[in-house]
Amino acid sequence: MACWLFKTEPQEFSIDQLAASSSGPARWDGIRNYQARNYLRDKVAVGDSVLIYHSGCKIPGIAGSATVVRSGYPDPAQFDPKSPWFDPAANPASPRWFAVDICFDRKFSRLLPARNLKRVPELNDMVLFRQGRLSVQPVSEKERSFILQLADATHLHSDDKV
DNA sequence: GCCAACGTTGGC
DNA sequence: GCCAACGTTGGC
Repeated sequence: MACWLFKTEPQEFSIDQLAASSSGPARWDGIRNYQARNYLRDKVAVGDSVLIYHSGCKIPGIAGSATVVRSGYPDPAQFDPKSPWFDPAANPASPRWFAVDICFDRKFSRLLPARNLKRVPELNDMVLFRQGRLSVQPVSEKERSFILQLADATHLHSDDKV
């Protein structure tokens, strides 16, 4: 099982909105970056876990997790002229953009702010900090378990507040 | 194929 | 709102 980090602007789609749709899966669509597209199309698999990252907001950070329930399929929005993600060059015969479906897993009891995570040596190599502007990115197993540990840590030392 | 101009992402 | 980093576009 692989792990991924998906970025979203919470004012557009937040962990709370994902939680509210827990009765059914949510489509992760509108990804218009080729590197991210390649992950969605070729790598993201059913059962993979996803860390939900809030970006472009007051406190950017990891807000919770989800599970992939449907692997890559053509993003319908690329063919919809009314959609903000419409791509006039997209061709149904060879779709350009892909989506996956995810199901809400949990919202962390506290947000894990990126600026704190950045200082954690174990997380220095995260793609999140190595490469900007990538909205779908792989997370190593070590990074994943470390992050979940942080999310569940109940007693933190004052000099250790991540 | 190069590269300048431009657009977008995303932290601050 | 600023700006750095990076991706995309388009002329040549």
